[in-house]
Amino acid sequence: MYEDLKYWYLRDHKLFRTLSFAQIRQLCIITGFKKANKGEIIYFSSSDVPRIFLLKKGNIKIVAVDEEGNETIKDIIQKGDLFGELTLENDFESNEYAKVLSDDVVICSFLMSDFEDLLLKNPSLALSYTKFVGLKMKRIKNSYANLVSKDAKTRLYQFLKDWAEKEGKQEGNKITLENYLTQTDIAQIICTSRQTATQLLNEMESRGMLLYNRREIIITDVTQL
Amino acid sequence: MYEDLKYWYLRDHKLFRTLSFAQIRQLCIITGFKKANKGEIIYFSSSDVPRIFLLKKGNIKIVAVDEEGNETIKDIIQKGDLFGELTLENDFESNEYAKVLSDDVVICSFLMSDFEDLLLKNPSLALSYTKFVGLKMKRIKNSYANLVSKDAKTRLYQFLKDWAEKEGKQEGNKITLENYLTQTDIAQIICTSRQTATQLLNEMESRGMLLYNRREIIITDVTQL
DNA sequence: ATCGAACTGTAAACTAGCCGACAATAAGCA
DNA sequence: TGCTTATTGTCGGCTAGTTTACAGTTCGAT
Repeated sequence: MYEDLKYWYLRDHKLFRTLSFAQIRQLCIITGFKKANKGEIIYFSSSDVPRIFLLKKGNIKIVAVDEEGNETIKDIIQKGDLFGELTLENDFESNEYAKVLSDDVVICSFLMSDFEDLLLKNPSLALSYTKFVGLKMKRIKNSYANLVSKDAKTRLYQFLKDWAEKEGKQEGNKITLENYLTQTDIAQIICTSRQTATQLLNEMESRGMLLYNRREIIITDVTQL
Repeated sequence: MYEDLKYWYLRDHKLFRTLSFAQIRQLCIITGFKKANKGEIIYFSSSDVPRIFLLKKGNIKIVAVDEEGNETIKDIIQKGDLFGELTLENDFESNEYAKVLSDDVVICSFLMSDFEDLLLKNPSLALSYTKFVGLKMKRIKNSYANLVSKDAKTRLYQFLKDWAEKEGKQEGNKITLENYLTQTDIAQIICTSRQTATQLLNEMESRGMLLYNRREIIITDVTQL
């Protein structure tokens, strides 16, 4: 089951490897670069021309706002990830924005239409991209299944395990994570209330499974998750 | 299987509309054809060569079984839908099978590798396919958001509305649905217990919003959902 | 027609986790 | 440095929904 996880995280870097230097350059001419700092909010507004974004540096979260003004975290985007309208369909009514989590980020973007042209000219890239989107779907499906059948504690454990696997610095069974999320963020990701998340984290800390603070999370023994 | 039959099967699928007559004829990628009856279970086993399936007639549900033997409904597949490894990645250890819901179904299939070749030769098809998968992803995301923020009643209403929209025969505000699902199925789809689903359905019936029986569901006034 | 299996109906006990409220820290910043 | 704001900690009360348990109903099959 968890074998799947491993290759999800190989995500998009692979995507452009099939391209030649020249091709990438061609794509890059189209791109816009943008720098932003912690806390900043970036709208990839629907009024604009549809774009696809690539996060070069840092971490951001994608937040959706529903009719009642409730905010939900849709995704955490990391260095090297693509985001935006990956389905290549214009989504008019999505109320999403990105919020910068790390100290500074660098984002570049290209026009969806240009990307489509590129895919049409590079069948093998098109295929890789198709698989990439498929992978993304599988990931969503999985967290869905997780949410449906497991309780909050299990979801938190799973989330920490995934996170550790993705970004943790491992020394033996001890794993250190740079913590750019608040407990509220974590709660939203695992779909529970902030209070419950806090409670669970403290419970873990008092059991010696964890060391939590605003800068880092140290998981003393991954195998316990 | 006869060539012209294959041709027709592909031709009337949305996905292949971008292709010309001649192109479709060349493909001939359909390699399997299968009929099945109600209640039958179809394994699209991982031990076999990976395939993509196309449901030509009827309804089936995709069921996943986890380690503890719990069954969850992953998807309801309807006439014209593709299913199987749409991500174009082999998923070895997924414990999924399909169960036939309607009286009889017709399924045809093609090899994933053949389909990949086809995509490589037809970038525009690859693009459509990506959008197609993207659409599927968007639907999943939607039901996900629905599950997270809404209570069981709202989820049931939403489910009925979606179902009505997809398959209902409408007369004014009255909508008739052919009911090939049990209450247990419905409960699983909206992620609640069977009892809760039963209760909610009965409540709706007693309020005159609904007429439920094993063969059909009549929604007396859609606007109330 | 009868039997058994699958489906539907109902109710009581129980519980995970939400919500509101408020206190205690920590972090940013003037 | 002190002030303000964001984040974390904690506690009951509350409720939607689960679980267990059993009874009634429908349907297909022999």
